[in-house]
Amino acid sequence: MKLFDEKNLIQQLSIDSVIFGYKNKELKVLVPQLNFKNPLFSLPGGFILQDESIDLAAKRILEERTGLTNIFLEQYRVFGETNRTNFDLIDNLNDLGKENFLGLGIEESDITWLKKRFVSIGYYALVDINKVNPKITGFDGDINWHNIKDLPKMIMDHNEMVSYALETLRQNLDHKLIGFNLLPETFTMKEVQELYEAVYDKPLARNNFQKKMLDLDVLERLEKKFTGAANKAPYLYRFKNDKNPKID
Amino acid sequence: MKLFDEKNLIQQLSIDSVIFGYKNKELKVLVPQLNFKNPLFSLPGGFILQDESIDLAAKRILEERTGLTNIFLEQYRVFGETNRTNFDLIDNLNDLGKENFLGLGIEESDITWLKKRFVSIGYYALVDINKVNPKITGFDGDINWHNIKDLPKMIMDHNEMVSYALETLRQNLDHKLIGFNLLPETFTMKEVQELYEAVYDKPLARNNFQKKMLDLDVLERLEKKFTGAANKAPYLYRFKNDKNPKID
DNA sequence: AATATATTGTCTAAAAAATAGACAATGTTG
DNA sequence: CAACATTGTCTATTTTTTAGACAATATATT
Repeated sequence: MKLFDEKNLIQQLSIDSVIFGYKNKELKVLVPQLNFKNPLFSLPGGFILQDESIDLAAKRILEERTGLTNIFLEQYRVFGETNRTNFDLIDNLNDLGKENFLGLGIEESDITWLKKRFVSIGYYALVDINKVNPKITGFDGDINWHNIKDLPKMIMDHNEMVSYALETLRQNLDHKLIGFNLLPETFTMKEVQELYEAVYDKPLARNNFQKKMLDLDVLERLEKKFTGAANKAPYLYRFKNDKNPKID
Repeated sequence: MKLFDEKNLIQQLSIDSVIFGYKNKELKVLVPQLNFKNPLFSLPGGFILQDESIDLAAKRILEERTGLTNIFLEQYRVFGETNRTNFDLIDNLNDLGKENFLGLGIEESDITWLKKRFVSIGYYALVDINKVNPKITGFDGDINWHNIKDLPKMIMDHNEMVSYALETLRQNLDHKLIGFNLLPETFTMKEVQELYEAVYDKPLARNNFQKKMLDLDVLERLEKKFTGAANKAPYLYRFKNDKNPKID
């Protein structure tokens, strides 16, 4: 069976997603690793079916890796330099020897497909990291969360794709209120602030941050959270569901 | 000769550009008209050569219509619904009768090419309308500036593409200082304000607008402009060249 | 049981920015 | 040379942002 059937897929056009998660006060990105002689890192990506919108394709690709539906997902930029080819991947496949990659279910026609130049539509997703159980699919040997400040060198321009995604996230975090997609259902104000600090990579003033958040009128105050710490217990908050932008 | 040679072009991927101009206090868009039995309006667009980056392709397509190099041009969104096909165009070609469109230099293979679903990368451009001499190319029967508030119904989702482009322009006008690309070399403060009012479609306070603009420290004050009107002559200003973003 | 400590929630003062109102300057007309 | 329309700028007011302060409180310590 052909992996890449040009009859069913749009050629030379791909989707790559920067999946953001948040844990331990650090912004993270989900990065699969392709297991060849030299491990290759690559953003989770895929191709677009002929009868599938690009948004649905991005959603499908995301579901394959995270098991999640209902995630915040938005295109942010197209990457279309002429040097965007899968030469890294091909080199490694060739290293395997033809008989071996044929064994993996890869055909000559797949190599031809991959050899072409690709234009890639960049999407970024925001997920509650606790809800994700990363799945290994396709060529993946492994898949892991990496701190955004310590990403491995990835294939092609994927590191640059992350930079642009982060820039977009920073621009949208404030006025589109999308950050709560990175948090669990309930959270303390401090946790929200730490998330913002992780995204912007700079400290924020606690008193004014709290005021600004409450003034937005998007948070619902719940019961207190008793952590056992020797101090006043913080309130838990929930993002008002009806304020949640663009999730379907 | 084939018009659309799949060997040299990326298939099912196109570029469409919203070319903004400004005149008579109105924001305008350059729209070609395809001359068939029923005139069809369509954004200026084209395809991407195999050895050409998407930015260069957009630039080339723009140069073909406007004769301008050195224009502000930026991608803003990808449109990829499954119903994005050239059925309008095909219908009209078929109406011509096969022998006639063969006469136009269009081959059967071109029809096959056009029939497929297309993903389109939207670019928007800002030009000095006085410098543009719109050129008729390809299928165009005519090409004209249309007031953005009074655009004709265009093919596919091109009207929606303009809406998104305008939204992007509005978001970027203020903090990226790109508006001056729509004005001639020199201009009065009132002209800048009228441009801003045209883009945002709302009046702005004169005194505070002037202060804000001058505080930006991007304008150079030149000599006065004596119009012959019975009032104080306004100064001319020039946008400081070294502040101009992203033009090459 | 009283005190100490760390953190939270909120208030107020100060600074900065945005908005609104006012007026002098000036190029032309009558 | 007065009348007029528009421009450039200033000041007052309001709103927003930032910084500083302090009371409330959950637990640990004594």
